[in-house]
Amino acid sequence: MSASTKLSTAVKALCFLAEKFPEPQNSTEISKKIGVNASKIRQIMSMLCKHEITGSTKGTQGGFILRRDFTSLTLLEIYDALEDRKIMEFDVSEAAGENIEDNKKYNSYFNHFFWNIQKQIEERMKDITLESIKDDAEKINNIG
Amino acid sequence: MSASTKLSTAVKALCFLAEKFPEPQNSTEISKKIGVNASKIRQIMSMLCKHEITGSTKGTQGGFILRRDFTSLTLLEIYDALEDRKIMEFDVSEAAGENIEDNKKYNSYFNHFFWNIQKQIEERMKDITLESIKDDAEKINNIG
DNA sequence: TTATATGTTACACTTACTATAACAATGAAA
DNA sequence: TTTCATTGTTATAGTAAGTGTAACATATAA
Repeated sequence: MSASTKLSTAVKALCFLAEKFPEPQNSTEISKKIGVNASKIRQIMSMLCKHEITGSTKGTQGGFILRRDFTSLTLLEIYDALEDRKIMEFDVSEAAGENIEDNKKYNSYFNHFFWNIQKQIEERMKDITLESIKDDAEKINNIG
Repeated sequence: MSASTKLSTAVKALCFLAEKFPEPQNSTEISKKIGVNASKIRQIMSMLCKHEITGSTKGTQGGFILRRDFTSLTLLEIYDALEDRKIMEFDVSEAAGENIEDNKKYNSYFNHFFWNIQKQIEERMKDITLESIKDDAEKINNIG
């Protein structure tokens, strides 16, 4: 599952938990709601739990519950919880060839360029809350 | 070869052609210089030729030559020549599940979000010329 | 006409992704 | 304290994508 799909899946699941709060929802229920395999849901939720975005209880009547405020939880926090790797998978080939020193310079340049973009995206994600996503999702859908 | 690797490979090759201008350089020579397989070089150069960024001549003493001004050719033009797919490979899973209408809304939201980022990156690439890359590559390398 | 290039396609190999299954570990409830 | 639903984690089988290289038809300068 790509970083971006994971992110959108997590958001869908979290919005579902917010709706049902404080009633815990198990992986099977979330799975049915958003159409993603229950095992995958558990993998994603497990990461969110480690970052205390969600909590979990096992056994009968158990499941996942939102532990953070719907209005202040940001997209960046969700993203950070899910990924070690970056949302933009940029790589620059190993420097090689006769011109190895110059090639290293160009690689540095592009790594720098892509790193800047990455930071810029993260900066934007800081200002997006779960609540704003829910609101905007309604609006954007009307546009197309 | 990922979009970002292709882009940096193309830039390295174009800078090499600029250095040697107006003497054509064949794929074997470019390959040796930047350490990328000659066949792959031909694939990349072929796309640049179609967009008239480079020209090619076949036969003895043939090779590739830069057809555009080093100071005005932009990163966006190079990128556009290379890729149909986008530099950011974002996907959002198919809407499914009981909540299919809501899921579609969230997918639209994320597609919109990622599309905006894509546009922003392209906007930045518009202002970057081959010349500025060469200059900045020197500077950035000194920083680290 | 020959030698040398490009341009394109194909192929084998590896790596990554995907979706699901399996099951141990846990803890709430009776 | 036993039961059993649930999480959390690992494994697996199948598919898709990426990688690097080779092969060869096509073109053209000399």
